Amino acid sequence: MTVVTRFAPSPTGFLHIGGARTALFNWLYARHHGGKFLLRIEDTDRKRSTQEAVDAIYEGLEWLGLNWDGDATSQFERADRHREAVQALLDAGKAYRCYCTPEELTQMRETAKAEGLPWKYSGIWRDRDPSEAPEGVDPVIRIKAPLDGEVVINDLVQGEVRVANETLDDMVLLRGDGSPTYMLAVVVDDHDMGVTHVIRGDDHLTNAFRQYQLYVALGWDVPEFAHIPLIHGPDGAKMSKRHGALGVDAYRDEGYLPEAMRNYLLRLGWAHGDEEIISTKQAIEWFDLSNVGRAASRFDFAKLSNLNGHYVRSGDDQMLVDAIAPLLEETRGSALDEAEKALLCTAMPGLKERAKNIVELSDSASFYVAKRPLNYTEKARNQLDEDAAAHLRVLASDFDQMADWEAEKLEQHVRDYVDATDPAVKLGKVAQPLRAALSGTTVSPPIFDVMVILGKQETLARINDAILATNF
RNA sequence: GGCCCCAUCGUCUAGUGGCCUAGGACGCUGGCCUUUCACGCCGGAAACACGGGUUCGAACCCCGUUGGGGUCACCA
Repeated sequence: MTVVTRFAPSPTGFLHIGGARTALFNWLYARHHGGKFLLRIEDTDRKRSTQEAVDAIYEGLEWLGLNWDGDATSQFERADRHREAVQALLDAGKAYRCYCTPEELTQMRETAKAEGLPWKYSGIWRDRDPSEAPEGVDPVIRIKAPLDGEVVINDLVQGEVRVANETLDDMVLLRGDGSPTYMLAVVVDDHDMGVTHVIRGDDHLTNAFRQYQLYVALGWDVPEFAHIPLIHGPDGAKMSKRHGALGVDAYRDEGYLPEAMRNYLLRLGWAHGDEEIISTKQAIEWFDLSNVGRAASRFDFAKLSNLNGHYVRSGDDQMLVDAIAPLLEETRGSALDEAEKALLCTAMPGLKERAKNIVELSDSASFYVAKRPLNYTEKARNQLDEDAAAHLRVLASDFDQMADWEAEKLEQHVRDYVDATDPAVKLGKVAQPLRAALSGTTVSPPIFDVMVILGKQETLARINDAILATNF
């Protein structure tokens, strides 16, 4: 049997982090088994569904690199098919029309609550004759669920879970206006799409029992279920927009790399021994539902950040240049030319070692393509004192005479200069002003590497700018 | 509240009855490296929620307690 999984988000405006992990697990499971990973948009609630929201889901998945097979299915467009399934149930006497109005139901619920009784639809229309139907009420269709016995689900993550049928009531399948409910639509769609494994958030576990009853009523095979635990915020409470439940686009904007997100999300709730750094290829090979934990986990930005740093450090130079280019152009206000991009690519090995995300990488790279004269940070300006000016003047003229513009030679020269200067000065006493002059900051890649990447002409020009700026 | 699920360092986790005086990672922390900042390296503090069983033996099995979470719509 070919494995078919699906990700079925409702278009709420963005692909949030929990959904992203659910999608990842479904994707990994399908890829691991050489099966299919399908996408279905649960857009039956027309009020909350917009094309922008659907596009946000597409973009989120694409950014994460979770490619789905075939075209995405729109649940809304399948309403006729959903009604057809209900008609079959009606014909078979497994569903019935209920003429209770929403107001009556609300009333019943409140009464039950007031008396401290558990609420459950009584099923009063279950066996009532249609001739007793009141005038002017559009009935809903409810399933005629079993009254006794129990539903047992062998969940691939949660294990055996069972619930007594008597605690479940006759759920609504078709609303008064004839539109299908979520419970109905999911079952019909999963069946029609040939879904073999329903992998979704823990919050759907109780839905699984009712859906099980529907599968049975429809005479269909019940798919395997795997309810994965939810992701909580750093404080242990349910994820909210305040802490983490952002759209994946927000993570992208904050400089996280898709491979880092995949790796982090994978390790949240799943493990393969002590492995921490797991490539996507390796993940596909190793992924298994039996290794998914059963407890909810908290979202930890520090760990994500650390992982992201790893992927930035080991990232391809050109890929990283492409990633920071838009940010650099944005802050500088002008486009980067090919020479500048090439320069950044050469500088990348020294840059990526020091950044833990794309935004930082962009910031730290900006001095390479900044226009002279540089703007100095306060700390950099403090480096450019009278002593510094003196050193820079000497070094500028020395550098001007140097034939070989190589890092080792430059470093050796500066070290010799430091040693020869009396009273003894530390290398840092000269290197920091140099760094300030060349980068405008006090933090940069090794300064002699910077000189080489910048080139002799630009280096000398920036040093002279700095000497002028010192006013000494 | 009813029903359901869960419970190992601060966090993510390894652990499936003896290999556990509980391992790894992030974070925290002491040190080394060093032209800055990182990276890297060496070291440290830090957990089996509690109480009963079962067993020669329990982090692992059972029961209870406590604590957390989910769900109870003509939303999805």
